Amino acid sequence: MPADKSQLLAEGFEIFLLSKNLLLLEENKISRETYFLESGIIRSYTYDNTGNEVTTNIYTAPCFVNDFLSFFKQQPTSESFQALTDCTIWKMSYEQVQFYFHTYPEFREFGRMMLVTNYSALHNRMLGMIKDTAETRYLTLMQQHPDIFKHVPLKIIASYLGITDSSLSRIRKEIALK
Amino acid sequence: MPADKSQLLAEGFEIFLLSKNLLLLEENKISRETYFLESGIIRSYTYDNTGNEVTTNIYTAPCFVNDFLSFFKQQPTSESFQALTDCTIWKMSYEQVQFYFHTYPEFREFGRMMLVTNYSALHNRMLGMIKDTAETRYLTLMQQHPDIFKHVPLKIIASYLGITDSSLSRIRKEIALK
DNA sequence: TATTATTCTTGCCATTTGGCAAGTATTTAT
DNA sequence: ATAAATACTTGCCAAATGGCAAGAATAATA
Repeated sequence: MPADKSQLLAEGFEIFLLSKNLLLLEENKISRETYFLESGIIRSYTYDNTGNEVTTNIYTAPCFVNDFLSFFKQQPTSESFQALTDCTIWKMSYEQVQFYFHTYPEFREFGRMMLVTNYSALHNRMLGMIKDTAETRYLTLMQQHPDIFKHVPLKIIASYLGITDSSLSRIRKEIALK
Repeated sequence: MPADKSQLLAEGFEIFLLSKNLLLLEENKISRETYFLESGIIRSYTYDNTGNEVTTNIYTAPCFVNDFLSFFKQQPTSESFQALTDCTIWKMSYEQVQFYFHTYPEFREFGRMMLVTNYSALHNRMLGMIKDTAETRYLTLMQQHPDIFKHVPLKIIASYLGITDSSLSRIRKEIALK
């Protein structure tokens, strides 16, 4: 993206701080803004049938943080987004995003690519769930996001990997023994 | 979408037939077209570390069939798309899609919504993989796409659900006993 | 620093799922 | 219609993961 355009884009964002444990977006509310996480870690989570928390995603800065469905369709989200550390975040309103998309082809192309890239990442994670063992999924996450393990409780990581914290603890032990 | 616009869109597509077992798109090739499946069933698949086929998706008409990453980024796909029954399909070239997106805001909005909707569906499937048992995933699929079970071999359905065909067979037996 | 809360590990056993192979049923092709 | 290929089921046992609870380790707070 050309410098003048990205400059323009940056001007549409507004910065703010979010303290650890606070919610960026709450279940059942509509996502009225798009977010860019400059520093910190955020997770999204919901609940399973028996009322247990399930962490659906972990976002480590720098990256965009969005519930695409809620934001682009302006409908209630089914998840909550919570700061796992103190965070620095940039936000832009839905109307502003629409304006930029409508006015600048580069922006909407950027938006589409972000969606495509996220879709692809989710697809790969899905694939991992089908064809990899829990241990492999753990090792892959460990390799791609070692930073997560420094700041996020095992219980949350485990539920993101689709297993219990006990099992993850045992898996770590197994790996350590090698 | 207004009638005149959807009329216009339809004109950009070209129809063709694909016989059972043939490939619509082959691994490592670039997806040069977008597809709309009018009748039939298609699956996408790849291989795991030990060389076993893994079915990543099952498409039942009517629906769009795309490898978003390969199509929108014009890069090689990591999966093959295969007809599981004789299929009737509409196709439109990448260039044509870009032209429509560029020319008509309604079309690119439609395209974005398709991406968002697919993202959301994939997200829900992911959630199911994390928080549901294989039996629940089976029952959900059975409920949402009973048509699949009439035409797709168990082995393929099982790998789509993330289990082996033996296990799926046992799960069905368990359910039948109730 | 002392206290409390949270996180992590581990033992015990149950449940789920996988791997393999054989046998049965069904579909496809000749 | 017959033969061959494919699909489905099932028995046996192994491996992976879960559930619960207790204790150890670590982090947060007064």
